[in-house]
Amino acid sequence: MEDYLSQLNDSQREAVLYDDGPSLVVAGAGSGKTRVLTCKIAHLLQNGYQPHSILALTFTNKAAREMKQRITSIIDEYVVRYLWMGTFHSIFYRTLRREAVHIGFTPDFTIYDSADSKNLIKTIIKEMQLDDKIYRPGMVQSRISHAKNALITCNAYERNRELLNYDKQTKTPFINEIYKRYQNRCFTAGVMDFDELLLQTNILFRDHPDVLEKYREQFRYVLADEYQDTNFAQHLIVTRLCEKHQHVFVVGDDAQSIYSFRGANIDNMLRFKDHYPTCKVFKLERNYRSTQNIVDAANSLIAKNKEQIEKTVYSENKKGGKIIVLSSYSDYEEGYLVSARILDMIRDTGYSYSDFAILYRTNAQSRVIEDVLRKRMIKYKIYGSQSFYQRKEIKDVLAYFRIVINPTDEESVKRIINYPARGIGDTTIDKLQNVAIHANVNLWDVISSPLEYDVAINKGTAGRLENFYHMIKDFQDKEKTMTASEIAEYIIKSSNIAGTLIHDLSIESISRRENVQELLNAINEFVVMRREEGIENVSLMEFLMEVSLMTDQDNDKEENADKVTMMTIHSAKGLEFNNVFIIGMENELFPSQHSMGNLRAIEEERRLFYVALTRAKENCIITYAKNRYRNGLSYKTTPSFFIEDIESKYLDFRNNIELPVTRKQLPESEKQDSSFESHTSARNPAWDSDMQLSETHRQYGAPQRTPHLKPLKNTDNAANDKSPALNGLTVGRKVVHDRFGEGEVVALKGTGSNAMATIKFKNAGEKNLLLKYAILKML
DNA sequence: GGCCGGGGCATTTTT
DNA sequence: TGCCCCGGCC
Repeated sequence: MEDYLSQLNDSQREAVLYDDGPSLVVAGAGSGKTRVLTCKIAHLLQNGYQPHSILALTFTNKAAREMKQRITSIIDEYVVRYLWMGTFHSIFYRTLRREAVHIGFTPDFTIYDSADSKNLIKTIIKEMQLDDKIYRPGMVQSRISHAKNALITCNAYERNRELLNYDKQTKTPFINEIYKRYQNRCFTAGVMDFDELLLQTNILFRDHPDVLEKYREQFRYVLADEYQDTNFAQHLIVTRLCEKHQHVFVVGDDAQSIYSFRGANIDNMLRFKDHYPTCKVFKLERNYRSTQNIVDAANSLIAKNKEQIEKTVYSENKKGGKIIVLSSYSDYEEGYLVSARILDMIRDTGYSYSDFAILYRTNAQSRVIEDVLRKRMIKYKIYGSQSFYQRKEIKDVLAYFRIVINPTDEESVKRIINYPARGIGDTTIDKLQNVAIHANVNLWDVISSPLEYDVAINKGTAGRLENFYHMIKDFQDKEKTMTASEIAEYIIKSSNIAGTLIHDLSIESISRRENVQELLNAINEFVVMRREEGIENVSLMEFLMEVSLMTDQDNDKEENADKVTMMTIHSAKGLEFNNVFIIGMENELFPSQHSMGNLRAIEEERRLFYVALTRAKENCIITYAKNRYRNGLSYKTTPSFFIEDIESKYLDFRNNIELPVTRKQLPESEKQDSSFESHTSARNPAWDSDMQLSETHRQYGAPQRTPHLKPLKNTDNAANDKSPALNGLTVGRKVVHDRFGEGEVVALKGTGSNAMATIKFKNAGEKNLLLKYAILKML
């Protein structure tokens, strides 16, 4: 097959053919970036690169799978099989297992998913007798995760003034201690969380130049997809691997970077050129997906963002209709509006349900819409609910698997030591755990010889513990000689999981049974597949490896029936639909209240809106409600200022009497407490530094804020039309801010919703404030 | 050990 | 409003 090049446009082809050093492909929405990546790999394969010398990194298993499939249509499947293509996590899990000895692990370490690690954090917070209202496990988890993503180990954390100060300021000084204990517990349990995989990979490469050299030798070409979503740990891995040969090819769209809250750092892409001076930048600017109007509208929106790589996305598709803006009285009415429109369009133009997607900022918004769609008998499917591998019954079974491979995996032990019920209750577990902590051994050590550790348990409990121990031992013995599917079936039967599920006659139990069965099927399939690849005895470990990093939402199955798709905008990234509804376009909802006042956060929200718009191929309809239930209370809302960020010539305010109300018209009461610094100050990117980086300001800098919405009373806000302070501001003006105190305006920039002032405060230093939200009194 | 009800709480989530 | 967690009760 040679004609793959002919399917490309000029800029795509240029990127594929260029083979002379670092390449950055800036791929606008819908510009065929996957095509470029797959063709690039095919091209490399055809030009002498061995498949095992190509490393291609993606963010999702789905992306890796699809890419492999597409390459297979160009190149022989047998060759494609040996490509190193997968997610960052799965590739380096494999690597770390192989190199485990260098990092003090054994190759059979297992993986804590986020729920496991959250549980462990919860346990530690309890053990330290900290208030979990202050040390909210989710918050602690995200702090630890951000630290790891920035390659700050718990020891480095301890030495990091900035972080410690931040923790002090936020009245959570023990984060570092929790982090330490957490690491210690993970280490003795022989487990890693997701972030740890990348952190350890970096440690491995840093401390073992010979190992790094080996992989540098092997991977002659490194490619990475969705580069705007990489965090520092991932970026550094890529950097290290291609430092010598400089054969690095990264693809991404800075305008679609929407995961900074998970540690993704858009600078990895924005500053790629600084890091590779010889880097060649390719821009894919032709959008093949959407109508001209949609592309132009999206462009006019994203132009409001400051930091971005310059590019002009254009479409040569038909012009298409304007983006329709609809308003409704309430969130409920919004649902009716959407469903009515769907039915109209189906009637008028012959669309079917599957041509529609309803996108929203938060999952909570789906409920109202669901209600209405159900009433109107419109079929729909919701994405992003619990994924298969997060279901309780599946996690239970996998916990057994994990223990068989790695009995020190504490979260798994705790999960199933009493499931199915075998009379080992919380009290016993607590006792065992305490003993383990004090003796500084693993829970499993105590379980295997409770007498030795002098656990205060009665005979009966001791006996039950012993049975449990022998059961696991038995599984471990059998595992050595059985294939993954045999041992899986054996475990499910003799642990009595099967019995328990059959016994229970509730409806949920039936679906649980089906899910467990489905897992068994998946194992069988996996074993068969591997056999076809010539691997005779597929072990449980291999299946676990595959599945531990699989949170894939492959809910597609035969659910491909004709249904309207509902999902958050985040999960819609990468997808496309003929007709897209973006609902809930209101200030404080979209952009989210959490982003208000923080320019960087607002820009990310704007990119999110950009992603939403560019999902649409033909029609895009945005809606907002004037009143919305949130957290059980009704609130008056205002249309999102993002709507105004789109040039009005691309919009069609259908049956709206008034134009969107701007922030100016908000009652004064709702403007309280809504200003704080934005984080636009130049960060020292951790590009050049090694593990010790202080890129923490941005990661940790976002202040926590309380929602400032006020419940709706019988307010009539006509009288409150006070314009905010931005008009009278000039450089040199003295102002007072209620949190930062007195200061002087040193610079003004931006216009409209982006207008900002740099203010030098006497006590709080220099801050950039978004004038829209800053409450400033002039002196 | 399992069930019920009150209280507190609420972004986004590729691995 | 709905979910989750915890404490109290059987």
